[in-house]
Amino acid sequence: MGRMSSFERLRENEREIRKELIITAAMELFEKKNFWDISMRDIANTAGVSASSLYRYFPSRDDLFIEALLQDINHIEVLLKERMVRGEGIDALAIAVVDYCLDNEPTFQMMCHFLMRGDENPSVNDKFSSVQLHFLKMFEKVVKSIAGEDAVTEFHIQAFFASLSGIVMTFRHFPGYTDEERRAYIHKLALLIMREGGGLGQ
Amino acid sequence: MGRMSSFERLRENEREIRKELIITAAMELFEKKNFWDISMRDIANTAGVSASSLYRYFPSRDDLFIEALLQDINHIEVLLKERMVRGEGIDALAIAVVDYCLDNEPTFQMMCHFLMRGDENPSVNDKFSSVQLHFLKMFEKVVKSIAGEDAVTEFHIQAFFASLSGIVMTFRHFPGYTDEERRAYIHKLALLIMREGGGLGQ
DNA sequence: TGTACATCAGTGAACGCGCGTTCACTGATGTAC
DNA sequence: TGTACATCAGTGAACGCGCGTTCACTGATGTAC
Repeated sequence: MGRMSSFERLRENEREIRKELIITAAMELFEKKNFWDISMRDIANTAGVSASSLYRYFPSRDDLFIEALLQDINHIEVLLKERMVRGEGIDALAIAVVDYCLDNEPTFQMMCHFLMRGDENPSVNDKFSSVQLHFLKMFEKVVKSIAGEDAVTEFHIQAFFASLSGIVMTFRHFPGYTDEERRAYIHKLALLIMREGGGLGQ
Repeated sequence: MGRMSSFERLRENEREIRKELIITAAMELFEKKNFWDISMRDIANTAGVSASSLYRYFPSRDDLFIEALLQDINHIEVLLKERMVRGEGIDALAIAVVDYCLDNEPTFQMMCHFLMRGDENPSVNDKFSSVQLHFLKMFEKVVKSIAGEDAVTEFHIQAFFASLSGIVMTFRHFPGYTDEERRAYIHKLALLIMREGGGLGQ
């Protein structure tokens, strides 16, 4: 029994590793394609398996990408914690978030995709919801470690992150600028929101 | 020549009316379906014409929806100007924007769709860009008529609108709340951003 | 040690679908002379 | 008034595509006795 379960554990580990490989393949594709243009066949080819194999590991495309999103959250967590250690302030954090979204367009597209689609498959919705909550918790932890435990509420932090997302979404392709100008402009907008809000308070 | 061109003008008018009819059909569908689930055939059926006829009026699906978006902007302009006349403040404007997005989900999805897709057909991109600029100008006018001509810059207004969009996007399907609770929560977030920003200023 | 059986990763081929779009054609209306 | 021609809205049928997903099957590995 002890031996059996350790065999099972081994097999389970291998399974996890293969899942990981598939997700890695999907994320490699993020460097070449839009989120929406990545097909199951693309991922399979990149991972070096057949498309039907993917379904041994993920019940659907959405499930696969939700796990990829989880990975991305780990990436951003590491990246933000680096910034934190270097002792930069909350402004730098806002810039870091914005830059991450700009530099990882497919990730951002993926996030928006799941945020927009509150319909259809309930199991997918549930999974995404828990990923979203996980992300916000992580983000809260990072902010509090910078601004101090009591400097700020969960509520503020949610508003903070959501606003940054909106700014990125709205100005990511704003016409009439070069990429660098656009990035600088988005940075300015982000800092404005961080510091003064709309500046329109009554 | 005078007569000929007046005939042409007449025909052109009729054409415009028929385009209008098609767009109206598309917007009727917004009450029943997701933006992404509305096909050209759906629109044609609702308008009472064949799918191929749509291509007499719009070069592509995206072109059609961009014109629908323009219509929606007119709707929201009227709606905001009403609020303005009733002498409500900038807070009420923020709430109005949020509510419009929540109550017209397909419109919001459509906006996000075009914001996210900065690729592919350049003619569509150009059209969308000009619609986006048009919208922001309109919004600026409304805000200035409330807050005063010099109270606020274009820059502030853009940050204002983009943040609201982000808040709606992020919390539109936030789990664990009823619809009304979610709406109230989004209102609170919107007002927070309007008044204090992230509250995290250095 | 050998044999029968269970498990499961992996696969190629196909399913089934619905989409946006094009094409060749009809028929109505107006124009030229 | 009549005839030949141009214009254009509208259409049914089809194109061509690629997608997510399923299915029946193979072959390797481990288990039971």
